[in-house]
Amino acid sequence: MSPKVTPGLAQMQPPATLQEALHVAGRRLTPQRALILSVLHQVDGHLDAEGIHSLAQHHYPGLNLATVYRTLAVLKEMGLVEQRYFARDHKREYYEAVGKREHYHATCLGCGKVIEVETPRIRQAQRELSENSGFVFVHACVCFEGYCAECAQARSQDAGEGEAGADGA
Amino acid sequence: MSPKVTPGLAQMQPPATLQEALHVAGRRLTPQRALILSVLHQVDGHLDAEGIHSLAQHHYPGLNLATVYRTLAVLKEMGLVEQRYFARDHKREYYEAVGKREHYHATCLGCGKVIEVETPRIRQAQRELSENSGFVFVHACVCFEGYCAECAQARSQDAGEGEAGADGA
DNA sequence: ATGCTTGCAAACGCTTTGCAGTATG
DNA sequence: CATACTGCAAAGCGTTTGCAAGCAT
Repeated sequence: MSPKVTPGLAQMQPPATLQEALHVAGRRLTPQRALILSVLHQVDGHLDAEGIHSLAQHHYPGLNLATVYRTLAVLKEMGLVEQRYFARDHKREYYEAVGKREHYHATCLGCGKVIEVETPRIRQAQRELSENSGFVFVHACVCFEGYCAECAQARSQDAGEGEAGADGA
Repeated sequence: MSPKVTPGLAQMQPPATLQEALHVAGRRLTPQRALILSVLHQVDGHLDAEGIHSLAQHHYPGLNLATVYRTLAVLKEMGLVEQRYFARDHKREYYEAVGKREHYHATCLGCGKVIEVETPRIRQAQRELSENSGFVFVHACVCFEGYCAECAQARSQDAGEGEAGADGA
């Protein structure tokens, strides 16, 4: 690793915990790993590998996309990061640091915004299904699609005005 | 189209409805399209493009995978077919003819089996969330992962015997 | 000093697309 | 007969991997 790391990177994340967690897993703490995790913690939003990569590059220009992917795999395996999918198009993987309350995501088909939603119904569904089928649930991938309040309103107005087919499917 | 079509293909699907539906959409009925839809109806299971392709090739050896993809896109757009994802690994798209009752899927991490589950909780969640957020839900992608009754039992037995780490996590 | 990590670039797997010939309505 | 559709092959896209050099411990 030759490119200079911006000062301040060192204190960005590692509360010594990461160091330790990695060590237990037989892995090493590197500036890249610390940085990537810190980016995920700072931007509490939802980033894909490329988003993480470009944000992280502000601090660490030499960072390679492959390293981002590999680091995400490690952090995921260690349970520090979760991988999610948004919207119907699941081509792209998104990542999110763990620690927040259980939540799911809803993507607005109008503005693309992703909002987080909380509901106990998914768990409830799993509990109920488990009871009468014996299936043991480990994970649920849930992503909602629709229109946020604003876009929904805008659309209903458009529909009223144009009347010719402003609506798209 | 030169390869011979197996006799019987003609009657396989087109209840004249497909023909009509396609026509309305400004499209044409081709043996490929009829076949692909019929495959999806016959195998009520869950197929990816390649699965559809190889099944369909029994009847139509010349069928090209690209045609399968294009046809699926058309049928999806016409609302005759739904595209789904299974398990956490969403690399691959699966397709399913519409018409069945609303259901979701649970993939067994042990044997790979995909079972269909019905639950009103997803709808309920959407209804509730919609009420207090104004979000208008259009679609929900839900896929469960876990262990089917059999695999779950097998795993718990293994865990009891080995005791050294038969569990994989 | 040991070997886990990184950067680079090539490979991968699934899906999409450009093009010229073909068949449908 | 116009043109939507197909087969073929190549491109696309996000993600993964082999390899040699480079760090962390």
